[in-house]
Amino acid sequence: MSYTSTEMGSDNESPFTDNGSDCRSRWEGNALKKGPWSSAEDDILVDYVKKHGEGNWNAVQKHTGLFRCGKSCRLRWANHLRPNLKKGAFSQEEEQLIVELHAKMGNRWARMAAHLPGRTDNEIKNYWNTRIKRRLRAGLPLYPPEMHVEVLEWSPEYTESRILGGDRRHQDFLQLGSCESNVFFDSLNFVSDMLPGTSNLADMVSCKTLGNGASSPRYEDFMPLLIPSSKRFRGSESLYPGCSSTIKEEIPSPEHFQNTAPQKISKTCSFLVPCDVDHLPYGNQHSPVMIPDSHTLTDGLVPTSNPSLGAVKLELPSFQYSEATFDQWKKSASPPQSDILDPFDAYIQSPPPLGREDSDCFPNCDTGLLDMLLLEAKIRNNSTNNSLYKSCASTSPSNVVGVSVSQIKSEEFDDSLKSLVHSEISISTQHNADGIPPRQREKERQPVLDITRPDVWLASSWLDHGLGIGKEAGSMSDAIAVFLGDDIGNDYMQMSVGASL
DNA sequence: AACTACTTCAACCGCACGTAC
DNA sequence: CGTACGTGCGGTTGAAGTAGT
Repeated sequence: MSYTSTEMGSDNESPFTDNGSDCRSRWEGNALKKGPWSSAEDDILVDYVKKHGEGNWNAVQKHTGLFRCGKSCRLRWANHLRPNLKKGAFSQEEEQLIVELHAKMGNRWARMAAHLPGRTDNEIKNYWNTRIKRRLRAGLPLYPPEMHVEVLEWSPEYTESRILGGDRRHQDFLQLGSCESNVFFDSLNFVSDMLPGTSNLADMVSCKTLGNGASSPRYEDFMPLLIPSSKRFRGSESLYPGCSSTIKEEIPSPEHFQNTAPQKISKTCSFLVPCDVDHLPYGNQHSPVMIPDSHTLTDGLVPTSNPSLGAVKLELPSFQYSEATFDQWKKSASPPQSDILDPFDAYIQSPPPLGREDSDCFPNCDTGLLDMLLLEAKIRNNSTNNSLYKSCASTSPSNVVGVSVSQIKSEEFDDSLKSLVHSEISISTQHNADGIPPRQREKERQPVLDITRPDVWLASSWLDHGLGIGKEAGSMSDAIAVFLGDDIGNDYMQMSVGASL
């Protein structure tokens, strides 16, 4: 966009450069202005709203002669002109509330704004995108342990949100089930979409370019930030206080990462964010610590000599636990359960143990994504009476989560995927009959297997495996290899082996 | 002082939903 | 039932401001 004018009425632009299709479609011979609003325009808009009330924004231009489209008027009014708007910095209480709400709702800024009188969704969004992210980049925990998670109740709304919540992309994923033969590749696409910083996995597979992919511009994103921009390196010392100074000097090539031991990578790669709990302001090593730039809770048990690995991209969907859920986690080693909560979801949602010595629940939580997906599918296949989950809760969790992809035939995997998709479709259909308006339902529902959540990814050992700090480096590699086929699979396996050496 | 890089935030953009016709 | 319109939401952009060199 171009802010070429700040004076009303001047610099009328072509209607076809104005703000958005809606505005463009309403072009009737008057150029609609865009860019910053002048005080004169503000006065006109305020006057209009006083006379006619809010709404019917597209009539503003007709009634006032204001060269702004309705969309722009609504935004200006909502964000700057409407009464009772709070201006200025957020208070500590507001900041805390934003963090809490974000932990529950994710990037649902408008809903968050409803909890912050006088604040707009845009304000909250900007706040989050700047101050919070800056905090994360500095390696500070996003959700301080002293956060009063009990402030917000385990309300029906949040319960429903937690259970049914989701976003459009989740639904897109479910819809993929209609094309079963492509379910895996579509799932890869889906996963690529949901794992910021990765490129299209299915494209990678189909193009059989994994070996060279990292050096291909098309797949640079697959190794995000491996070729850091100068901007990213600027100030990297302060951003990543634990990083060696070599971070500025060793800009590795993609090939470097294919052949470099993870320990080396950890020293040279800018997206690896040291998380030295000894230096965290919330120094409780057993307190939840966000992996910087993600919403992922770690258990805070980050060896000081072994930097934790931060997420790759800043903007990630939130994990959407209720506050009460989170609170229960703090009190109990096992995840809170409900009759409605899916057993596997409960597993997925469960944060790492607050202290490994304290936890006998799912100690094998570093199993990979595909393992989890497989497990989910298997649970679906056998879940008419939740027997597996019950056994999961009563027996060694490792018996359940330790399923290695390499132990499962590909056709079995395919069947499991189909089963999973069908199960989800069934659930979706069920929700259609519950009387919830489609839009609300769309906003509220969440697939039970939320493999899209970065915390799930990051909690899995996938990244760990890829970077060689995992314990069970076999299963994910096996799985990828199986589905990539011989050529790419071998390439992938070589990469994997190389990374784990 | 000049330049560069980074941050902030107002505004835009595209999409989706609800409603009226 | 299909289409157009009005609205709201979340993501993105880029000018202006700020900080560092």
